[in-house]
Amino acid sequence: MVNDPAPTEERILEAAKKVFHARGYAGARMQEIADEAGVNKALLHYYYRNKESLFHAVFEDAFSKLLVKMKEIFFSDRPLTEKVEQFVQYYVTFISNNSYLPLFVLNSLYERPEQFRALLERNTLSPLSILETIRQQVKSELNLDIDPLHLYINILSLSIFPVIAKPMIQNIFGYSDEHLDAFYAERRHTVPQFILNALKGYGIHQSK
Amino acid sequence: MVNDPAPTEERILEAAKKVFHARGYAGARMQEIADEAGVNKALLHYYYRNKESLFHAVFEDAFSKLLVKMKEIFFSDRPLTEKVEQFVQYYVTFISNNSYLPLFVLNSLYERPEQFRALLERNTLSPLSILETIRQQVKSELNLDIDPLHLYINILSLSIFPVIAKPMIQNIFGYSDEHLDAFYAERRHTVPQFILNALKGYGIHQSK
DNA sequence: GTCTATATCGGGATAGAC
DNA sequence: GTCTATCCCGATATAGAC
Repeated sequence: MVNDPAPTEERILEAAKKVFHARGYAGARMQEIADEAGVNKALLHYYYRNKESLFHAVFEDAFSKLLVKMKEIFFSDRPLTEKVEQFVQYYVTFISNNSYLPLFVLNSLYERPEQFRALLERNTLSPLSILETIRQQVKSELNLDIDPLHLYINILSLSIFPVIAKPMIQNIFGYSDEHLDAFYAERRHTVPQFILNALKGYGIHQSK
Repeated sequence: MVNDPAPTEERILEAAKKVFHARGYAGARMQEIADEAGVNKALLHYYYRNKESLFHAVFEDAFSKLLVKMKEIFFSDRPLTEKVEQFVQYYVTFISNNSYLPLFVLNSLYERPEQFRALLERNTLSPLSILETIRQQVKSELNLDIDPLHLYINILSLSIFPVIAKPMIQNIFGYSDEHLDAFYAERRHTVPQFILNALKGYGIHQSK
């Protein structure tokens, strides 16, 4: 049934996501996670051995959420220009609805890279081959003098950074949440336009 | 003299920067800061009342470092295209040499926005007027159909994100530190080229 | 101004009853 | 599986000698 109350283990994981995403590893409190899940602290240790392994589950979930759609889009058989449009539209929306995810992942990788070697190695092949896919399409479809790695990182930057910089933009420009959401909605088309315009520029003018 | 041993208060602040930048507020330990500064824990409280106010000093320093050069460049009387080039070149270099700064500032704003209201208000005017400067130059020099806020955020995204994503890029592509540094060095010219190419594209093709 | 010693508290983890 | 009670360490902060 749709409305089964979530089983305890799952409720704990959901609560842990919320708290870890908002506070990071060191800032998160097992007590707060327990309260959020509506259970006792001891239960967290029953299901997840300790804070570290609970965190690990949360990170794995976040990281794969960020990767899975990226792969799906870039491994489709659309032309590169369509992929760019699709990717930006999907990612800006998804991330602004889950605005803690990317910063959480970045911080985790800074603070505990060793922790995730195994996980990353399991996933390593795909981003590399995303890059290879882009390389081929740049050559075959566009025939432009642009480094595919720079292009790839540019696409990610333009999609992700404005969302993780949300509190900064909000504070500096005094934007309300609604303002910001409208801004992100605009970006779903201004960013692909910006990128495709740039690509056009490479066609006309070779790199110096 | 150049080689005066730094006075205690300053040594503490420097140590605090190092530790807070690397570990964030919750992850930082007063003991580690004391060790790093070569003094006793109690001295931290003598100079800075508590952890919170020490952190505040560190944040203020980081935040202003990120703003001051931005203002300097955007308030000069160069043409916009030159400003873009100057800004990217300066910022990519500066940030990759101080790679903890931007993430530290972003995290601080997420975790404790109320903490910095006053500080932000003191600085608020400038980024707004940076935006106004860009708006005028887009109109008078380029006469393009591009929203200056989007352009501004794009410039920041392309300059800052690749640096804060360093551990992710490094893990995913297996890049060494030297590899990455070379990549950032390339970006000092590929990014301005990308942006200027995009601007050229707006001239040719009106927004749909 | 700088140190040692200590108070105090909070948080992760475990024992054990139900 | 879930709870209460408790252990125990580590961390901020302060007292007070030098």
